[in-house]
Amino acid sequence: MTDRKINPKQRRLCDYCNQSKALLYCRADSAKLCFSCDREVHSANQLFTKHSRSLLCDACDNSPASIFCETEQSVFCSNCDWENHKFSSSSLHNRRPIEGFTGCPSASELVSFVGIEDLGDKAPFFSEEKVGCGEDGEDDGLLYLLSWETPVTSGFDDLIVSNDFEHGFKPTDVPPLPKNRNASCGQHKEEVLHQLRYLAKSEPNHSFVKTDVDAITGFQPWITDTDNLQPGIVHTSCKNDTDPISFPAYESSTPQCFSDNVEMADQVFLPFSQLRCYTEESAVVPDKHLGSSRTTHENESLENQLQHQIAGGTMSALPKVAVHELNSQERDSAISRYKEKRKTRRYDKHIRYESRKVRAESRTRIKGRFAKVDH
DNA sequence: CTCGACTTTTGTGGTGTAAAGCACT
DNA sequence: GAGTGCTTTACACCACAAAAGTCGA
Repeated sequence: MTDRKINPKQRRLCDYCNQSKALLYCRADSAKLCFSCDREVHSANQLFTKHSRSLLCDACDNSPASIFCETEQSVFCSNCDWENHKFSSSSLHNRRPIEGFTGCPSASELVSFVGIEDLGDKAPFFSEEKVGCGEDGEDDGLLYLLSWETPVTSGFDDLIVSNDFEHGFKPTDVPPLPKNRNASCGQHKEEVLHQLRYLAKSEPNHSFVKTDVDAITGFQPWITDTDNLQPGIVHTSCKNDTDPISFPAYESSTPQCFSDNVEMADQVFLPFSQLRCYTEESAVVPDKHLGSSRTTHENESLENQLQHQIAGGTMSALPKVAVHELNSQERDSAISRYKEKRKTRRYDKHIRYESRKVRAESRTRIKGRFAKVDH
């Protein structure tokens, strides 16, 4: 409530420098940070590089974003996404989950993270010839950034094996999804570009060829390049950084949260539990909990709703994978609700009314059940 | 706004039972 | 892998007083 009276600009101020506009949110520090401060803070030591950061929610400016709404061109945290899209009219918005990152990424990697562009071709923007060589260089760079139309950023969908048949899995008819799953600056694109430009200038080395620096800084985008991806093996940051986690292909094809979607078993998925372990909660919350946070009835109605929309033509071209995306959004939302609920959870039995306890203890029973008392 | 009458909802614990887990053959 | 027996776990069941909600005066 009081937040509404605060100047939106102030509400988004970096918690560290208190000057720049915050664009990222660090869960471990519970802090809003601009790109520069994020680098400063999280390059301090190896421990800090493990902090997971996400874009800041465009709606509340106070939580890590996990959903990108393409229709609104905004990024939302789970709660705001839920609020904004709970009505049927807005629930048809084209949304998709977005990932966070750890480590100490370079400017180019940040560009890749926010999904502005694949830097392979556009590296000149940050190259020394362009950056810091005068107004034209900067303007051209900005022009480059704003004009790139087909960003290519590895995303979760990239892990759906469709082209590589060596593993023996046949691809399905599922149409390819856009690869820019992380292409989601939200409503602060200008600020993102501004800060990235500044960040790039401050970097001693403007080379954007992937180097061993990644290994040194520990930067790990949540989704690794498909080129390096082998079915059944994924690198995550929640385990030993050097050890890939292997799991049988059949497990990856049918993660629990999708177990009801048999058709999807044709594709090789990496389980969310592995990919989403960047948050403590998502790593420790079994799907059982998530499932129970929404009743079976609600799940069924959601499925039915989707099927009706597909059948009715409102989602005519909806690929099967889109259902999977919505499920992942549900999952994010469920995680968020679970977090809130967990704060107030009591594991010990709590007697709210002592008088009722006394009464129950003295009540006559038959085989443990309360029995009627004839008066 | 307060009060009283009335209705509806909640919470309490011991036991039985089904389901799950486990070891063993 | 299938079958069996044992143990563990989760949950429904019951009655009714107390709490909470509703409504009219």
